[in-house]
This record gives sequence, structure tokens and C-alpha cells, in this order.
Amino acid sequence: MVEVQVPTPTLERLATYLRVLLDAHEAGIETISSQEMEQYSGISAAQFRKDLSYFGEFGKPGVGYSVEQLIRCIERILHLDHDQPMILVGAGNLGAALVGYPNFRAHRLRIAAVLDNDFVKIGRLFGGLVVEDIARVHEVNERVGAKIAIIAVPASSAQTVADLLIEAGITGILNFAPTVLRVPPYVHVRNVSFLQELAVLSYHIAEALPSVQSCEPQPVGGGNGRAAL
Amino acid sequence: MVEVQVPTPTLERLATYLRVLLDAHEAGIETISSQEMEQYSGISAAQFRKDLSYFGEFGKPGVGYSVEQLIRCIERILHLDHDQPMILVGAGNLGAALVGYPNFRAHRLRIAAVLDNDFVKIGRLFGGLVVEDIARVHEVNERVGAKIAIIAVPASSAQTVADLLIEAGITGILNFAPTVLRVPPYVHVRNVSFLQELAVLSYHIAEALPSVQSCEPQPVGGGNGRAAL
DNA sequence: TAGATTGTTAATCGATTAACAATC
DNA sequence: TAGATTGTTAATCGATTAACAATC
Repeated sequence: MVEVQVPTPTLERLATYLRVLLDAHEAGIETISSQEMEQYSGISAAQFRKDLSYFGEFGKPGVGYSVEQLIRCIERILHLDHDQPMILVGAGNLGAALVGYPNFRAHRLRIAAVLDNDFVKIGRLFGGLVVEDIARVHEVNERVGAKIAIIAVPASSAQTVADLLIEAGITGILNFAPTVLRVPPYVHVRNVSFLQELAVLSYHIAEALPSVQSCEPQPVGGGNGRAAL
Repeated sequence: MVEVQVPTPTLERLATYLRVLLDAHEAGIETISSQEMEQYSGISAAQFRKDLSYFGEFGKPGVGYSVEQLIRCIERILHLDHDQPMILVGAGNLGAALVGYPNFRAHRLRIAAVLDNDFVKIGRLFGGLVVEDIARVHEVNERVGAKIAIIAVPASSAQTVADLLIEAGITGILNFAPTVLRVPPYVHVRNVSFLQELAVLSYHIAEALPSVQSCEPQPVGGGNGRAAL
């Protein structure tokens, strides 16, 4: 049997479908069609059906999908149907936002430990947890059994932290540090970069303006070393 | 002249190139080849050259790219070569992390105003800025002249906030609220969803396990209404 | 010059969209 | 049954990769 690799965009959309379905469930909607999903999610009906087709058949022709059952199925696909402990590294501003993030719980994601290397922070309470020493990550993870970790430290220490986490059994990393992590092939990394997102916006918003669209080609060396601005 | 639309993935990578180049510049490297860029960025040399080709010619065959000049070019392409004021909406945990985010400045991005609708927060200092009333966003933006805004409010109020921002002249939105924003076509939205990222990781880390890969098809109605777990 | 590396074209790959037979 | 909507296949679209002539 040839396993078809599920495209990453499909997985990303699955999370959106789940959110929309939870809202619909909340609103008392029991059945939903792919057409209605398109309206709520902004993702085309064809795309929705195609995405689900990677995992099985969940709808009934002429009727649609049971909201409740589809929620359960997507939760199972994404393994959000059981508690998922996570390790947070970095007890700074961003860490505080994450440890207090209210939406994790609905998806059974839970920050089970907070680590840092700052002795001023270690031992203190942080979002209801005692900050522990990153040097003891192995020991900590024997206790909490996390597979996923969140890196919310400066770029300069992100790689070191990643190495320690992987050694402690982490196989999925959500990386907020603006740096490329080098990890073994079995470890999955997802990067969140505010700067990248803002850079894309910055490009687009300016696009609407008069247009200094293309960058003046600037000869390397040879010339006077100044861009022809 | 047929304008070739620059692919979004290219724009995203541009931000990564810029970061790598700034690091290289910091390290005193003056010239860099696409091959070296591949090593530092994890993005293939061919991809790097292709990405740049949308904007012009920046290298010298046999030599490579001037780090300094390429930095200037990419900054210009992304319009990060001049100050960019931004409006932050939401003076909560996440807002605090954003307003204190140290990496914005290097890219000349600056949070110029913080808005909220909570009267307890309005008037208070928040990351060096006085929190202002979201209801006065138009007035505020006449002062700061932002084109980009960051939405860091609960999903329930995100759409209302977006509408107000757009009315106040915002054309680029970085949305942290887990909801699909409806905006006119000229407004660009980038969504950051921690939950989505974690959901993708959750899928992958479990993939390595024994394999409950595919979700048991669950008939809609008809049956006993229970998944065959 | 010879070696290195660019910018670009063509080939490949993968994801999205459209269409429709199957089915409730 | 007739109408609606699914799951899937084929067509389209777009992005990535590989290859190489041009050029420093």
C-alpha cells in the first residue's frame, strides 16, 4: 500500500476547519455542507473535500457532514483528542503570553513545564508553574513526558536550547526565535516569525503606492560602491 | 509590460535572506555566494537565485553577492529601508510581548500606538506608550500615519477591530486572533496561529508512533451516532 | 586564461481547481 | 423519485529544481 504523504497545507487547513466546526457546534449547528464550510472558513468547498479525502470519508452525499462527528475525526487526525503536554523554554514576555494563552486548553494542549537559563527567573512562579533550569531539561521531561516544545528565547541561544530539547526526547518544536534551527530529520520544526509576516505586509502595502517596485540593480564592486539612488 | 506577480513564498524567504545577510554582515563577511546562502539559510542556492531574479540582478558571476549591497536591496524591496509606524490593538499578554519585542527596530518597524477597548487599560502606560481608546482609532492614525496594524485581541472582537482599522486607513493586518477576517480586496492580512502550528506538529510527532494514521470513517446519521473507537 | 558562480530557461514536481459519477 | 452534495479523477495552475550559457 502506497502511503500518500499528506500535504502540509492540508494539515494547516485542518486546524482551521476544526476551529470553524467548533464555532458551528457552539452555535447549535448539527450538519454542515462543504459549501457552508467555504463560507465560514474562506477555503473552497473543493479544497475542503479534497483535504478530508486524505483521511477517509466523513460526509453523506446530499446531506453534508455531521458537525460533531467531523470535530471528533479531525481531533483524532491531529491527535488533539488526548492531553498533550508541552515544554516552554523562555520565561520572557513572549513566554508569558504563551503560558497565559487561553485557547490551548480547548485543543488539549497544555504547557506542563517552563524552563529558562536565567537564575533570576529559575524558581519563580510563572503562569502558575515554577520556572526550572534548562540544564535539567532531561530530568524535567522524564516527569512531564512532552513530545512538543516551544522555543521562546533569543536567537543567540535557540540552537543550544533545541539541541538540549531533542536530547530530552522532544520531536516537535515550535520556534519563535528568528533563526534557522539545525535538527535531525525525525524532528519537526515550525517557525513563527513576526518579522517575516510583517515584511510580507510591508511589501504589499507599499505595492499599492506609486511603485518603486523593482530594486535598482546594483553592480557588485567595480563601481563606486554606492547604489544609484 | 507584463508584471510577473511575485510569489508569496518568495517574499517570505526574502525576510530570511535578509536576516542571514545581517548576521553575515555582523560577522564581517563582505561577499557571499548562493551556495553559502544555502548553508546558512537552509534554502537551496537555486531557489535563492530564482527568488532574487524577480527583482533584478544583484550578483556577479564567479564572485557572488556583496553582503552590504544585497542587504540594502532586500530592505528596499520589502520597504524596510524607512521607518514604518504600526498600530497595536490589544494591551494583553500578547500585546505586551509585541510591544517589547526587541527585533522590530532593526527592521525599522515601530509600534507607534497601542489601542484597547478596556477602560481599565486605557490611559495606562504600556511598553512606554499610553493605551488609547480603540473607538478613537481614526484620530490616532491621523497622528501616527500607520498602514500596518497588529490585532492581538480575542477572536470575538477581531472582526470589529479590523473594520475600524481599515476605516482608519490600515491596509496591512497581522492577525493573531484565531478567526477568519473579512476584509476588502485591497487589504492584506497575514494570520499567525499558534494553534495551527501546534496542530501540525501534533500530527507529525504522532505520525512516528505506531500509527493510528487514518481516521475511522464514521457514517453520518443512520448508525448509532458513535464513532467506532 | 581557467575556475567559479551568476541569471534564466526548461523540466519536474506538487497543490489547487473543476467537473462529474456515485449516492444519500 | 428528484435534488443535493459527496468523494474522486483529470485538468490546470504555480512553485521548485536542475541544467547551462553567459560572464566575471
